[in-house]
Amino acid sequence: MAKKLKKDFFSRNAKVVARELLGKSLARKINGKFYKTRIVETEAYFDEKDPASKASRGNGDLKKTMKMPAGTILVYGVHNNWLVNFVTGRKGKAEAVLIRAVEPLNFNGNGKGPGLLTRLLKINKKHHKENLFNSSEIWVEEGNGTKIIEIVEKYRIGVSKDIPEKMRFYIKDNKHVSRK
DNA sequence: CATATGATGGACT
DNA sequence: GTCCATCATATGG
Repeated sequence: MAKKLKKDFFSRNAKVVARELLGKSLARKINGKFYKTRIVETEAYFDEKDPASKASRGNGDLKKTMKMPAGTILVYGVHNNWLVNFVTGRKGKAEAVLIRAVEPLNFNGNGKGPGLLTRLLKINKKHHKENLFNSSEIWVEEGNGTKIIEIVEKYRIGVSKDIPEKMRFYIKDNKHVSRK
């Protein structure tokens, strides 16, 4: 049984967490069955200084959720998809990491994209504001000992206004990354 | 209530 | 690469 990640892992800067989340295991329990995936692609989002972040638009609930304690699960609906984020940083900091792609480990499926992985793991609005430590349905574990060959840093995808910093991270040559 | 917009995905050239 | 269906949110009245 792999070690479950604790709050101190998520209580750091979103960029650091996004990077270190690669290779970790996103676990899901559905009807008593365990589904494990390897996180292969993430993006970091920040507060008002980040024009692509929902927190920069003076939102209500989403901005508030981003300021909740680290490890809070934030589910955001866009187009016809659910996108899952983990709140990071210290309380009041409005930071989050978007999970963009996962690789199924003990089952078959397609987690090659932020909308696809939420369908795959049946993550939806009912998980909004749950957290990774109390939930018996969703959590993150240490990786299965598999070494990461190389981490690639790129600009974020699908955002109209990005910041001049590379905030997208993925595992090089992994077949489950959503896009080159 | 009306309207605009997008952290998408899939189909197509 | 381009186009667009589709719907959760944000914002204005």
